[in-house]
Amino acid sequence: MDRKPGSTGDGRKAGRPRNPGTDRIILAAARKLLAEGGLEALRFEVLADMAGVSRPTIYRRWASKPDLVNEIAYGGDDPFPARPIGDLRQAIRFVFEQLRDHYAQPDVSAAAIGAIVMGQKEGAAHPPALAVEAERTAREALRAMIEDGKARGLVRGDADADALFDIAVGAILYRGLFSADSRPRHDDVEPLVDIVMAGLQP
Amino acid sequence: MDRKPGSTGDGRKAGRPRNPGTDRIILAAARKLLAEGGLEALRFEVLADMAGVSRPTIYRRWASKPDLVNEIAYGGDDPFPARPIGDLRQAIRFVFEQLRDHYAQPDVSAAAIGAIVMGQKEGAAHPPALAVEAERTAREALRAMIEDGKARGLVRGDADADALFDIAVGAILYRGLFSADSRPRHDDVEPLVDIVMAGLQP
Amino acid sequence: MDRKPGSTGDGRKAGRPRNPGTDRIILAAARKLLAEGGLEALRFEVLADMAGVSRPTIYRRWASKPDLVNEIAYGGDDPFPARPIGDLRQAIRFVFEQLRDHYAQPDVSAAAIGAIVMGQKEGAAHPPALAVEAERTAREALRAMIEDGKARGLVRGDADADALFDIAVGAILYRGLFSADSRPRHDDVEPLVDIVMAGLQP
Amino acid sequence: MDRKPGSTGDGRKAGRPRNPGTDRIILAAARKLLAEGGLEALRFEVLADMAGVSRPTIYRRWASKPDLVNEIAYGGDDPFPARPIGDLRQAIRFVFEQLRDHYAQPDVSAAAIGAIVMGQKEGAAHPPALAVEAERTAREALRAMIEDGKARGLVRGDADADALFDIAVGAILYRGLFSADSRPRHDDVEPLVDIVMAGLQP
DNA sequence: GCCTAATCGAGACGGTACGTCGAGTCTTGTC
DNA sequence: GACAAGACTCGACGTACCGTCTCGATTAGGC
Repeated sequence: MDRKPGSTGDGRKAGRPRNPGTDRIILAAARKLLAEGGLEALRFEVLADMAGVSRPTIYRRWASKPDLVNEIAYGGDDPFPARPIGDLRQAIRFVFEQLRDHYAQPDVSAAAIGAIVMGQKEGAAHPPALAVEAERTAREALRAMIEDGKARGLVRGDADADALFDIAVGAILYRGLFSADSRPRHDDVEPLVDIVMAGLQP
Repeated sequence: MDRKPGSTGDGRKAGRPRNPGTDRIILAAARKLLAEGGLEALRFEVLADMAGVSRPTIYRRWASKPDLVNEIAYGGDDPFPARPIGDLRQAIRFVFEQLRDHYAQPDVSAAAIGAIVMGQKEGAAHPPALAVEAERTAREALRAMIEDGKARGLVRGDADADALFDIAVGAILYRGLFSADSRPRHDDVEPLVDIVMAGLQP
Repeated sequence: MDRKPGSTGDGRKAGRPRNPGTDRIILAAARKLLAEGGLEALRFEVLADMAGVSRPTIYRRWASKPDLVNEIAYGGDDPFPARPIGDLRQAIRFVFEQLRDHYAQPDVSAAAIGAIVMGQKEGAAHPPALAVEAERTAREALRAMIEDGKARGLVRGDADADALFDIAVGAILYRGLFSADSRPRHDDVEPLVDIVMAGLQP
Repeated sequence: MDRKPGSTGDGRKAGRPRNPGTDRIILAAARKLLAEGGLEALRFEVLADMAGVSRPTIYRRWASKPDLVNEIAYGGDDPFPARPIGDLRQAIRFVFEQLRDHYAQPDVSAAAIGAIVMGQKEGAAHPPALAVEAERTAREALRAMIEDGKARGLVRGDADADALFDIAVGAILYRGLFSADSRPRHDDVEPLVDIVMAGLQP
C-alpha cells in the first residue's frame, strides 16, 4: 500500500535501473507543494514539472496520491526513535518533543491531515496503517513510561496512556495546522508537559 | 464568504422566495455524505440527487464546496453557548463537553477537517473565519474562567488559556477522526478534565 | 405556434390588460440583438433587461424563442404585398426588390436563418409554417407572372417558377449573411434580374 | 482556429500518438447527428457516447463546437477541385455540380448553416475563414471562366462572377435546407445553369 | 558488442467532478 | 389578471485532475 517495488533496493537484474536520485527530487518537490498549499496544491502535473520528471515516473514509484502522501507523513526512517531517559518528566517531554519535531514540519502536518481526509473514503484502511505503524514506537514508549510510573507509585493508577498520546498528537497537529499565521505556533511543548505531568500525579 | 444572501433570513424582498425547507434538506444530505464517506464523498451531483434538487439550486445557496462545508462545521446556531457554572472544574468540564458534543458528530468532524484541508489552498481564509467566530464564545468562556481562577488564587499564574483550548479541540477532533472504528471514541472528557485541572494547580 | 393570445387584440374582459406598447419595445430590443450578434446573442435575460421587462412578461407573449424569432422573420404585416405591374421585367424586379427589402434587414435575415436552424430539431415543423405562409404571396405572384409570360410566348415553356423563387431568396439571404463585412452587400437586384430575365427567354 | 495540432498529420513527435481512427469515428458520429437533427442535435455528450469516446477526447481535437462544425462544413480534402473543361457551359455546370454535390450532403448543409449562425456572435471570424478558403478554388475557377469568356466575347462585359457564385451557393444551400422534406431536393443544377448562361449572353 | 528489459519523456485517453449558463416554468407580492 | 423579481429544473457547456496507456528513445546489465 506504499512504495512500489523497483530497482532501488531490490535484487533486480535485467533492464534499466531506476534513477535513485529521482525519488528524493520528487519527494522534495512534493513536500514543498504540501507545505505551501496543502493537499489540494499537490497536483501530479505540477509535481512532475517541478521535479523535472514525467507523471508516469511518479506513478512508477507510488501507486497513487494517498501512497505518496502517506510516505511523506510517516515514511522514511522511524520518526520516533525510542530513547528511554531516567526522569519521568524528561522522558515524557522527550516523546512530546519527538511528536512536535515531526508534526511541526508543515509538509508533514499537511500530509498527515491529508492522509486522514483521503482515508475517509469508504473501503480505505482507517486509520491509515502507516500512521498507526509509525506512531507505534512512540505510543508504546509512552505506555511503558506510564506503566512504570504506576508501578513505582509516581503515577495515578487510572491514567490512560493512549488517551494521553492522542491528546498530545491532536494538540500538536491541530495547533500546527489551525493557527497557521494568526497565532504563534505551538513550538514549546513545556506547557503541554506541565499539564500532563500534573494530570499524572497520584 | 459563506451563505449567499437570499430570502431566508432577509427582510421580505421581491421575487419568489427560496424554499426554506430546501436548505435543510440539502444540509441533511450533505451531513449524511460527510459522515459516511468524509470530504471526498461530498459530490454535488450526488448531493443534488439525494436532496431531490438540481445542482444550480445548491450553488444558489453556497458559492462553493468550502462554503457548504464551513457551514456544516461551524454554521447554524451557536454551537458553544456560554453558560458559566459555579465550580471551576464543573465550568471547564462544561466547556469541554460542548466541544466534544459538537465535534463528536461525525459530519461535523469530517467537515471541520475538510475545512482545514480546503482552507490551505493559496488565497483562502485560513483558518476559516467561521471557525474562529464559532469557537470564540467557548474560547472566551474558558479564558474568563482561567482569569477568574488566577484572580482567586485557584489557578497558577502562567496558565495559557488559548493553548489549553487548542489542546482540547485538537485532542477531541483528532480522536474522533483518527480512531473512527478501531478504538473507542473519546466520549468521556473526564480524563481530559483531570489532566487539565491538575495542570492548572498553582 | 406563434403569438400567444392575450388582451391585445382579443375580446378579453377580466383582469389587468397587457400593456400594448410592451410588445413593440420587446420586439425592437430583440431586433437589435439579432442584428448585432445573431441568434446566439438573443438571450431572454438580456432581452428582458434591454426592454425593461421581466422574463415572464416575454413568455406571456411568445411561447418560446423560436416563436419570437419566427415573428421577427416573417411576422407583422404581409412583407410581400402583391402589386402586379405591366412589364414582365418590372414585375419580376418588383418581387425581387420586395424580397431584398425584407431580407436585407440584418435582424430579419438573422431571424430567418435562426428559424431554419431551430426548426431542424426533430419533430419541429420544417420548413417553418410561418415562412411558407409569409412567402406565399410573393411566390404566387412570381408564379402567375411566369405562367402569364408563358401564355404570351414571352417565357420559355420549361421555366420553373418555384426554383426561380428559391434561387432568389437563397441568393439574397446568403449574400446578406455571408458577406457581412468582407464584401459589399448585395443591395442591387439588377444583376439578379438580368440573369433571371435572360434565363426566361424562350 | 480549426483543428488542434496533434499527432495526425504532424511529423513524428514524442508522446502517445492520437488514435487516427478516433478522428474519423467522431466525425462520422457528428455528421450523423447534424444530418438527422441539425445543429441543435449536436451535443458533445451524445457525440461522445456515440463515438465511444470521452468528452475531453473530443475537445482535444477541436477546441469548441464551432471548430468541429467548421471542419465538417469545409474541412477535409478540397471539396471543390478545379478541373476546367472546354465548353463554357460545361465548365460552369461542372462548378455548380461540385457545389451541389458538396452542399447536397445533409450533414454538410447543416454544418454550413450552423457555422453561419455560430459565426455571428461577436468576436468570431465572420464569415468563417475556412468557408472562404474552401470555396476559394471554386470561386476563382468560375471567375477565370467568366474572364476568359469576356476576353473571347462570349460573355457580356459587366457580368459579376462573385455575385454569380454567391447566387449559386445561396440557391443550392437554401433549397437543400429549406425544402428538406416538403419539396423535391434541388438535385438538378440544369435550370440554374440555364438561367446563368442566359444571363451571361453579351 | 549485441540483446534484452526496464526506465524515461511526452502526451493521449477514460472517467469523474467541477462550476457556469441559458431556456422555460413556477411562485411570491404588488399594482 | 399583468407585472417584477427571482427561485427552480433541466440539460449542456468547457475545464481540471486522476490514474492508465502507448509510443519512441535511452540505458543499463547479461550473454
